Amino acid sequence: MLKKLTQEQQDQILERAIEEFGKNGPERAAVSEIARRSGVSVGVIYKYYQNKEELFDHCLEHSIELLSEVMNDAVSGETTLEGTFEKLIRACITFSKEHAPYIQMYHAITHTRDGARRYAQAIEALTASTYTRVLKQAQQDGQIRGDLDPGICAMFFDNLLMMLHFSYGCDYYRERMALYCGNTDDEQIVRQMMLFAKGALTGKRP
Amino acid sequence: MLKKLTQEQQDQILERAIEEFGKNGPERAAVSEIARRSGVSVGVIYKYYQNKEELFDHCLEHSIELLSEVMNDAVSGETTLEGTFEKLIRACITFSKEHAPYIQMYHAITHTRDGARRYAQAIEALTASTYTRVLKQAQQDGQIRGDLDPGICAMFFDNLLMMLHFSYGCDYYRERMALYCGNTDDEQIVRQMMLFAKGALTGKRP
Amino acid sequence: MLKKLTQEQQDQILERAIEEFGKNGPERAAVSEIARRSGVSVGVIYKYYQNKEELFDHCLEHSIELLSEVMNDAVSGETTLEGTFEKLIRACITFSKEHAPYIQMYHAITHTRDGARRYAQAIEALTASTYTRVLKQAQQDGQIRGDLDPGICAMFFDNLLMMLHFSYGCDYYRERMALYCGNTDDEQIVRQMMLFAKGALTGKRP
Amino acid sequence: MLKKLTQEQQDQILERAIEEFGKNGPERAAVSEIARRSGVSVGVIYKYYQNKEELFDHCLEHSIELLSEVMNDAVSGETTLEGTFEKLIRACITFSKEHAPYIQMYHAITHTRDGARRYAQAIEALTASTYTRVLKQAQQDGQIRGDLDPGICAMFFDNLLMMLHFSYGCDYYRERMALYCGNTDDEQIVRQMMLFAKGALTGKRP
DNA sequence: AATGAATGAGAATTCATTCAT
DNA sequence: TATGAATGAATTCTCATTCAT
Repeated sequence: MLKKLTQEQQDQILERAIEEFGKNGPERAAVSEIARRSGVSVGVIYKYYQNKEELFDHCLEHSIELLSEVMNDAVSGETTLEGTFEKLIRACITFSKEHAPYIQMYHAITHTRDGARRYAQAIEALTASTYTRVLKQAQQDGQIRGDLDPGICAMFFDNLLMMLHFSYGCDYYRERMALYCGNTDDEQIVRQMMLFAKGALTGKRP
Repeated sequence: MLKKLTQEQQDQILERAIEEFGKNGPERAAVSEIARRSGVSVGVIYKYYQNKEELFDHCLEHSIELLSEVMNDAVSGETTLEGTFEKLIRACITFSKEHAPYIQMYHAITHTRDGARRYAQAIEALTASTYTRVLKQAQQDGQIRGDLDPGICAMFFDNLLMMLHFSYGCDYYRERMALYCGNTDDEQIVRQMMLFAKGALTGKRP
Repeated sequence: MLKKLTQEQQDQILERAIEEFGKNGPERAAVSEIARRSGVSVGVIYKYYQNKEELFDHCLEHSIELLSEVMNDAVSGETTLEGTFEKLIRACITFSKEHAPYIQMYHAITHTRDGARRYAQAIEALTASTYTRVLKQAQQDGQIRGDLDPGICAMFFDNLLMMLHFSYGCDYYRERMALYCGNTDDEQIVRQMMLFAKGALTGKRP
Repeated sequence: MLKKLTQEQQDQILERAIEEFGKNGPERAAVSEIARRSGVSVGVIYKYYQNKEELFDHCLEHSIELLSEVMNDAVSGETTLEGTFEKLIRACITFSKEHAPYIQMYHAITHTRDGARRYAQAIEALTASTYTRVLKQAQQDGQIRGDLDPGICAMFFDNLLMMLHFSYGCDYYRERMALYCGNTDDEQIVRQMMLFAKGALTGKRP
């Protein structure tokens, strides 16, 4: 029997596919190119995936899963709101810098017809409820002022995180960030975002 | 004598192209479909534009131009920070609901190879400097607390606006918004965003 | 406007396609080969036909239409049974020699999944009822003996004609015929088939 | 010790292959499917056969061999022409109903490039000479009228049998038969064919 | 000797772009 | 100048065949 693709090779395919999809979008991405760069034949990709769309979906799942895992880790274990914020923001930056193609994939969802984004939506739902829950609790604890709607503000906060992801993971947004803050170092971004978010939610200066 | 395409016809092409690009993305969008819907021939589109990319670029320019015009109008004329915020937020929602394809175009920039986004970047630069200037001024006037970096916070604020655009203009983000706030009415969104932004920037409750 | 395909070119496509389909069967037949041999581009074939199957169907229709036309002409206008037989047999031989690919197409129907053969079946139904009617009439007129079932015998007769088509139109059957009668001239075949059929149906020698 | 494929397994392969080829035609038939259904690996099929074509050829050989055996049995041992006819016709119907895929294989010969049909032709040659001999003898015995050419008429008779095979073994021809005689029972077909053939050859009613 | 996963040539189909009218 | 049919390069996907185990 011809040796089955090693786990490493399978990972290669996934990794290269994410790069290709991230770079060119799901349409322009060429399966043959993914195969070439993974060092496998076109055929074997079609053994593992029904078609290009299924490969794309799997890349998406993988990207989002990893991303949400990282973000979840940041939420769990920390009890102060401030600590949670900081960990989320740092996780966001670190992940996006290390896994830019993953973020690009994530960003690509929007242009994708229904099927693919269902999964993404499932994860978003999780994030949404987590953030909302955290804010609701914080509001009850008096850490957040009472005139805010926890759901809506959770979204605003997530919006900020999402754009932070894009700003570190996608070329366009990275250049856009440069317009605003030149080559400010990341630590400064973290600090400012902390101030911004805390001010927004508490209505108080630190 | 055969006459040139009327201005109206040219506008038609642009408008239909934006719809098509917004709906199907730059790859899947079909020039022949744009021609059909504009009531002109494919050939004439290639008289006006070198190729599909150039047409896409032009659509992009147009979208962003209109968008930035609307956003600029919101900024100018108002002197209080609060008033400016409110006008920006309202402009954002109104425009995105009325011109979803424009927003989708804008969102598509990220996946676009260099050429196309230069123009977008030029506009962003304008926005960036405007917002930064406004915040800097507000800080000097004591309307914004001193520990914030006007540039970075202008970006955060613009991030919030950008995501608001997407949330009203792009399917994926619209559904995402629903996860956070169900079918909250727009007025409530405006109010909450005002609270959020003001708290963030002033460190004070209204 | 680039010149539309002339009728001649369209006929070319049909003719070459019938050859290709007849030679290689619907599966192996290559659209690119048909295009090359017709002197047109692949794309234009897909302008005129949705896909290879539709082209095949059209070839089939065309083949069978022409064939049934020729066979119909032979039936009509002649009143004696004998005369009708002779004309049918001669038409059969002439057509198959001149339009071998058409016969090969016809033969290919059997291997074709449903869609394509519906049309063929419609024509067969016509032939079946025509032959049956002729035999029934002949039986009433006493030209055919009473113990025969007109329907079944019409089929036997049509079977003989069909095999005659194949024997002249398809390589395999042509070689098979040679096994039986070497290079007997066609006139002799006609005469013998007349004797055979008349004997079968009348139970009398001429 | 690894053992060679048992005879039973080899027969399985042949049987399943005939089914697959009969069902889908030589092109669409998938070697992997044949392997799966035979309970062997793809590789082993290629140990026994150079390629798909060779497997197809072997199936063809096998089909035709079995068919011709059955038909031969019908000819031998019977002395009256009438008895021979009846046995042939009955054998034809029985075999085709029981071994439809074999008949479909047989029918597929025509679309097959040279190599495959050589063997079929060898068998046909045998049949041709047998039938011709029988008819010649019958003619000398005065059972068949003198104005018939035994070779040509043997072919006509074989044509009738061949079409009978197809009518019972191949979908298209089965439906075609229904157009002519609805759901006439087989016994009636046998009787009519006897009348038809005898009339044809003897020029007399029974 | 048997396995069955990997290979990669080949075929159908699409659609941006051209250019004769 | 506008037209829109023709072009053909490019891409996805299949499956006969190979060959390491």
